[in-house]
Amino acid sequence: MPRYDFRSIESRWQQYWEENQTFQAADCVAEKEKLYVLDMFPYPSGEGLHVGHPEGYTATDIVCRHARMQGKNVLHPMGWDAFGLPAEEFARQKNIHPAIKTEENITTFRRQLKMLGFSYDWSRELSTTDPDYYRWTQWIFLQIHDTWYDAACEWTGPDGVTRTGRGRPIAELPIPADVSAEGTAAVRRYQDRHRLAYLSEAPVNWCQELGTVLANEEVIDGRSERGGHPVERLNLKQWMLRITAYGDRLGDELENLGWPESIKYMQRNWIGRSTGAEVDFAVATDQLDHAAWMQQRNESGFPAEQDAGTIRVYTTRPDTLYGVTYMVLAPEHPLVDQLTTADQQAAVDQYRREASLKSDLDRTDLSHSKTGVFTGGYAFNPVNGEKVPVWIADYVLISYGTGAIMAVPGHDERDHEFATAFQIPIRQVVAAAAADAEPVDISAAAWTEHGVAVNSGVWDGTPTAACKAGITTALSEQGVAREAVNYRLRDWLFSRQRYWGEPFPIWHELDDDGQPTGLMRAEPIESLPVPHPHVEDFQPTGTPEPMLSKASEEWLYKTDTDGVRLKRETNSMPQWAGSCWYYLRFCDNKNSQQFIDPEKEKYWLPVDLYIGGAEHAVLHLLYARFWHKVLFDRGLVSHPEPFRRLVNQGMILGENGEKMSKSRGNVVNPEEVVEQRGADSLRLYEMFMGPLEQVKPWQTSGVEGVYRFLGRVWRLIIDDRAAENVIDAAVTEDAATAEQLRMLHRTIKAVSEDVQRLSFNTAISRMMEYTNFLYEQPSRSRSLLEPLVLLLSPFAPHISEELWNALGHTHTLAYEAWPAWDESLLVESTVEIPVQVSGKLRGRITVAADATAEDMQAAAQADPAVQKHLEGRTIIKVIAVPGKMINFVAR
RNA sequence: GCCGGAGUGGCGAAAUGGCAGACGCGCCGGAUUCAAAAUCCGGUAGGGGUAAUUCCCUGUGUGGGUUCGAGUCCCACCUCCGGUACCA
Repeated sequence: MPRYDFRSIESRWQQYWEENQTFQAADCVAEKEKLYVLDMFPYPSGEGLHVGHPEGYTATDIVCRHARMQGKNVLHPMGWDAFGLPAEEFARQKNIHPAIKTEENITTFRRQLKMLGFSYDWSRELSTTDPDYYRWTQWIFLQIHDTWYDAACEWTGPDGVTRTGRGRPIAELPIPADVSAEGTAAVRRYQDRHRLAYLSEAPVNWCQELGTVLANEEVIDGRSERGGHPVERLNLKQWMLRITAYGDRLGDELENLGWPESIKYMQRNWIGRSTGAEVDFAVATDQLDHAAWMQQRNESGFPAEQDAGTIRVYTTRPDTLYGVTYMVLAPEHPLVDQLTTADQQAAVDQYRREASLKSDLDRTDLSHSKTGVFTGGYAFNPVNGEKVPVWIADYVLISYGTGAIMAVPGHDERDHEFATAFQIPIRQVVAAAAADAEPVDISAAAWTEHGVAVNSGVWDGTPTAACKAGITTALSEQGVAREAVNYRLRDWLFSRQRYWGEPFPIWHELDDDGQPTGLMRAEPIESLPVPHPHVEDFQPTGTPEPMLSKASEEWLYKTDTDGVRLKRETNSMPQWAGSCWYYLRFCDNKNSQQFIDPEKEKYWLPVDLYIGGAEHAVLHLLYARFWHKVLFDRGLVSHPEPFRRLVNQGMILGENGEKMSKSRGNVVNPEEVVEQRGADSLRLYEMFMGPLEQVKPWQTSGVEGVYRFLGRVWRLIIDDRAAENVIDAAVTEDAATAEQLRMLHRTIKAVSEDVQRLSFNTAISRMMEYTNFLYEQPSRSRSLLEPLVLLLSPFAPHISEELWNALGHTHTLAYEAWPAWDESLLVESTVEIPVQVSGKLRGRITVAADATAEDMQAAAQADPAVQKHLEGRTIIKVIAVPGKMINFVAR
C-alpha cells in the first residue's frame, strides 16, 4: 500500500475530479484572466489512441493546470471529429452502421483519454456527428451560401482595423439592369453565381472504388491516398467555396499570428499570390487585319471577359513579351477547336484524349518530359504584330490563370525545355544588368533572373521591374492588357459523395417532369438540422451518384408551400467542415438558439494556444481561418483570426527510429504503458523525451526512468515500509537552511520559466535535480516538499494529488497558488568562476558574488594553477566579467 | 530543383557569445539481501600522464572567418529529416 501504487492512486483521483467537476470552466468570469487552450480534436479511429495523441494533449494539459494555479479561468475542451471515410468503409465491409461504430470508437477514445488524467471540461464534449452540432455546421454553410464577396468594400471591423473587401449578404448584391430585366429567375441565377458557396461543373478526381470524388490532396500519384485505388478525372457538378476571394486576407493576416514561421510560409505558398498582367493576343485568321484589330481595341479598351477571337494569357513577366516565340493552350481550353487546322485535327484530338485520362497530379509530375501538339493556328503578338504559332500542351493547366500562356523559352525553364524538344526558336530579351557580368547564354538553359531588356524595341535598356510596369501600362492604354493578380489557391471543392458526412441544407427545384431547373432553395433555418438519413446499404452506388441518394423518398423529396416540387441536395460535406468551427462551439456547446452566444465568443476567443500535428499546417488551418473570416465579415464573430498561437508537436517515432506503423511492427500502445507504469509516467516520459516540437524516437527504458523518479519523489515524503500512507520520519517541520531555500527557489524559478516556454523536458530535469538534492539532505523540511508537489502537479497530477493529500490537505491542489520564487534567496555570497589564460580554462577561483573586476583579477593572479600558466608571459589584456569569468590574454 | 529544420557521448538530450555533455537511459563498481528483485551510494566524452590530485592533449557534421573567448554569430560545403513541386 504505501509503495507507489499508481493503479489505485490514478483511478481514485480521476474519480475525484469527475465527481467534484474539478475542471468545469465558468463562462465570462470578468475578474479572471481567461485562457483558451485547444488540442486538435481527434478522429476517433477504430485503433484507439496512439502515443502521438498524449504528446500534444499532455503539453496543453500542463499549460492549463499551471494556468489554473496562477488564477486564470481556463477553457480546455475535447471532442470528436467523427465524420469521415474509415467508419463508412468499415460499414461497407462489416455492414455495421457508421453511427454505431463511431459511437463505439468515441467510447474507447473517451475512456483512454480519461485514463490519462487530462483536465478537460468534459461537460463541453461534442462530436461533429451530433445532430445538435451539425445543425450549426449546416447553418454556417447557409451563412456562407448567403454571402457574396464585395472586393471593393472598405470597412472597419470590430477589431478597429480597416480592410478592403468584405463578405456581404447576398441581398445586398447589386443586380445589373440587364439581368433584372430578364426576371426573377435570372436574378436568382445571377445571385447563385456570386455566392461564396456555389455549384460548378469542374473536372474532379473521381474514385470508382471509394465511390467519391477526392480533393487534390487526397490523390497521390493518380491513386487514392486511402486504399491506393485508381482515380480518374470526370466533369461533375460540385459545390465549391470561394476561398480565393479571401486569398489576400488569408495571406496578409498571417503576419501577426504567433505561429511557427514555417507554417506561415507554407500557407503563403499554398495561397501563392502572384502579380502580373493579362494580355490579349488576336487569333490570326484570313479576315483579320492585326493593325485594324489593334486600332479597334484602342477605342474599345480591354474587355472584362475574354472575347471571341482572342487568346488571353496571364504572365508575371510582361517585360519578356518580345521574347514570345510560341503560345500554349491547355488541352481543355475552349479555343482549341477554333484554332486547330484540318491537317492537325487528328493529332490534336488524340493528344486531348490522352490528357483527359491523366489527373492533375500525373500531369504535374516533373519526371516526364514535355509533350504537346501544334494546333496549326497562329496569333498576333500585340507588342510587335508577330505571328506566333499556337500549341497545346499539358504543362499548361486549364485551372490556373487563363489556361493559356505566352511562351518565352529564353527566360522560362519550362518553355525552354519545350522549345528545345520541338525545335522552336529561343530568343533573348533580357540581359544581365551589371556591365561586368558574364554574358547571358540561353542556348542550354533559360535565364530567369532580372536584368535589363534587350531586343525589345523602345524598351531596350530598361530594368526588368520598370519594364514590367511600363509595358503593362502601355498595353493597358492600348486596350490589350491589364494588371492581374493570380493565386495558386483554388476554390475549395466542398462536396463528396459519401454517406458519412453532413447533408447540405439545400433543395433543388424540379420542373413538371421531375427534372432540376437549376434553381435552388436553402433549407429554412428553423427546420435545421437536415437530419442525416438512415440507409441500410453502404455499398457505393458505382456511379458518381452520391450515397445519400439511397435515402428514403420522404427524405429526398418535398413539395414547398408554393407548390414547387423539391429534391434534396444529395452530396455531403467533406470531413473538414466539422473541424472548421468546433473551437467556437466549445465555448457554448449546449446553445440551442445560436451557434455561439456572442458574449461567450467575445470572452473566450481567440484560442490562446492551439497544439497539434504539422500535417494540418495548410488545409485544416486555412479552411478554419477562411470560415472564421466569413463569419467575421458577417458580424458573427468579433476577432478576425481564430488561433492566436500555434505549436506543432513533433512526431514520435518507433524505438528503431522509423515512423510507427503496424507494418513495421514498432507501434507503442499508450494503454499498455499506462497499464505497466501508470498515466503519470507516460505523461512525464512524453514530456521528458525532448523538445515538444522535435521529432523523437520512443525508448521504453525512458519510461522506466521517469517512473523511478516518481518513486523517488514518493519516498521523499511517504514511509514506504509503513502499512498506511504515513509521512516519512525524515520529513520535519523545521525551517529550511539557506542553501536548501536557494535550491528550492532556484527550482521554482527554473520550472516556472520552462513551463512558460513550453520547455517541459528541462522543467522535469530541474525537478529531478532538486529531488536528488533533497535525498542528500539529512532531514527534509515540509516547506521544501510541498512546493515540489505543486510544481510536479501539472506534469504528474495523480501522484501529486495523493502526496498533497498525504501532507494533510483535504482539497484538490488544482487551484492551489503556483509557488512563487524569491529572487533575493537566489543570490549566493560567493561564486566560483573560471579563469582562462588566452582563452583556455586554467583554473577556478572562488570570490565574493559582488567582486569587482579588480578583485577577480587579484584573486586569479594569486591562484597557483593560474600563476603557473602566466609565468614568463606578458599579460596583454585582461577581460573580466564580474560574476561570470576572467580571461588573461598573455604572450 | 526550391523552401524549412536539424547534425553534440553507446542512446534520448542540456547549454542569455563565457567551465561542453546538466537531467535521464544504458553500462561499471559498491552497499543492502541467504539470494534475487526493488532500493540507496559512487563512477562513466575520447586519448595520455600520475603514488595521487583541482595534470596535459583532443573534442559539438566538414572547411574557412569574426571575437579576448564560438556548440552558439558570419561565409561555403556535406549529410539526414520534413514540406513542396510544370501555378506561367
